[in-house]
Amino acid sequence: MTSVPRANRRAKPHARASTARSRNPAKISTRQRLKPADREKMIVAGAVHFFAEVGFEGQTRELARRLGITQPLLYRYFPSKQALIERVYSEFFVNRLDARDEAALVDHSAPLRERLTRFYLAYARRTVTYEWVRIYMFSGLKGVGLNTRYQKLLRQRVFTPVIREIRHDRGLPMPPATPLTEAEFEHVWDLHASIFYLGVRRWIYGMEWPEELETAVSRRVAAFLDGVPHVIETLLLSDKKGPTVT
Amino acid sequence: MTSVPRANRRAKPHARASTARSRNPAKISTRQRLKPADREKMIVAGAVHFFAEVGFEGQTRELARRLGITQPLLYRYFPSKQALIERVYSEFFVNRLDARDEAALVDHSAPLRERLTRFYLAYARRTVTYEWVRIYMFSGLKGVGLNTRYQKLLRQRVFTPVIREIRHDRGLPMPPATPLTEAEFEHVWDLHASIFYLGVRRWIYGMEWPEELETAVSRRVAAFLDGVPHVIETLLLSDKKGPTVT
DNA sequence: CATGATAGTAATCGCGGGATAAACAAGAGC
DNA sequence: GCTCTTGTTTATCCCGCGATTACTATCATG
Repeated sequence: MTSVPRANRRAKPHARASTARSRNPAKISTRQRLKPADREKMIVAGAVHFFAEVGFEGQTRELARRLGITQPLLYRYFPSKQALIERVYSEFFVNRLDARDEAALVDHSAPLRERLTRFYLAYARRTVTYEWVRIYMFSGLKGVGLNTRYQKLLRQRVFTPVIREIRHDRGLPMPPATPLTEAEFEHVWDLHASIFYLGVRRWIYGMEWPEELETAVSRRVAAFLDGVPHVIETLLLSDKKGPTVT
Repeated sequence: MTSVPRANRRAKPHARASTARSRNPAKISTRQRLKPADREKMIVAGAVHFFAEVGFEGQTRELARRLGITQPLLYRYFPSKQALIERVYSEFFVNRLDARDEAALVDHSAPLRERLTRFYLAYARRTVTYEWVRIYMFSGLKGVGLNTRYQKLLRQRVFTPVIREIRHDRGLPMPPATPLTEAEFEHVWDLHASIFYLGVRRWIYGMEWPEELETAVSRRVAAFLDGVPHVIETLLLSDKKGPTVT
């Protein structure tokens, strides 16, 4: 029992009795040969879903199994697991903000409430998804810089226009003469949070959707607008808090 | 080079040249002997913080290192890592809801807004913390039943009283004659989310606190109340949505 | 219909990490 | 102080998982 040599485990390479095909007749399509570009897309899509589900500690073997490929094949397309994760991150920013939605937001031909509702409904449809919400949260918990980066984008391309539209709608003074205040940003944050949190409840806490997405968004936009006068009051009365540049 | 026996790695047990003390003179207090109860508390507290920081995949060796103890000692107090994690979960519900705060919420001697602000400020102070927010999110992502369980508690002991107080405050009909509606619950959810999300921004996204907690909470309570008439409108006008029991 | 290029697989390595066993040492009781 | 109990450490096991290597099979091209 003692002193059994354990080194050189690779003693008899490929000494299998028969081909994989004959050994496992249940396996139908033995080997799917795809064009590299297609295979890569398939892997990335699978990885996005997989890591969204189990987190980035998810194992490459399990990912491969779900993709119906062998684990080493992943390493033909990505030099390391980390590289694959980076690729998943990089998928993150594509198609989240649509220039047309942003344009529609500032199109004064429709009433503000309608514009806001439409915008956030479109945004929610693209963003409040299983994969987005979970990966966003995973990445935040892991301390990757993703969130910070995304929130800068959000502040510039969503929050700021929204506040400007409200100012405009109410005939209030505009920046740079009267800079946007933190109170206004916070109020928009709450709108944003109330919608994003729908996704957290659904995709992280595992609750059911409480209501139709359209109903949910329009109610939240309404509540947001109801709260606006209060914020404006703060804005006009006191400039105690240092105003912020856009 | 080949055929080096690797089995029986436990060949020479405890063949160290000298005592740990003499080998590592930098280590001051060689061995802290504590009463089991104290040691256990120490481990649990450390584990809560540790797992909140790195998630439940965090390694027992690293946890032990931070606690200043050796890794096997953990196994004297907990049979497995999983058992320790369960213990961390069980710490979760203690001291989150304070009966006195709940009592104060329904004490009609103070105006509603003040009561709500006080209640949520106290709640936020106890709940919107590094450890709570992160462990809550980790456990949600992992699919543990924690969140569901907590939210049932929340619905019963916070959301329902809040809605009832609002009904009472406005002289509206009460349940069971007029049951609480999903729209009302959703509105409270948004208040809750707007406050909890402060913690998400701070402790998950790594942002700075946007404002003093008291300011933040009182603004959000104000916005919540501003939105109430809208919800009540929905309540009184249409009973399309099936009403819900408490 | 052979052949060269390469998509894909089987087998395996090495180490990191949960878990265990044996040795050790700090106090309590005598 | 001696000894027994038990809190704590040292040394080690062994499996799981990222990564690598060598082989196999598919398909485009002539």
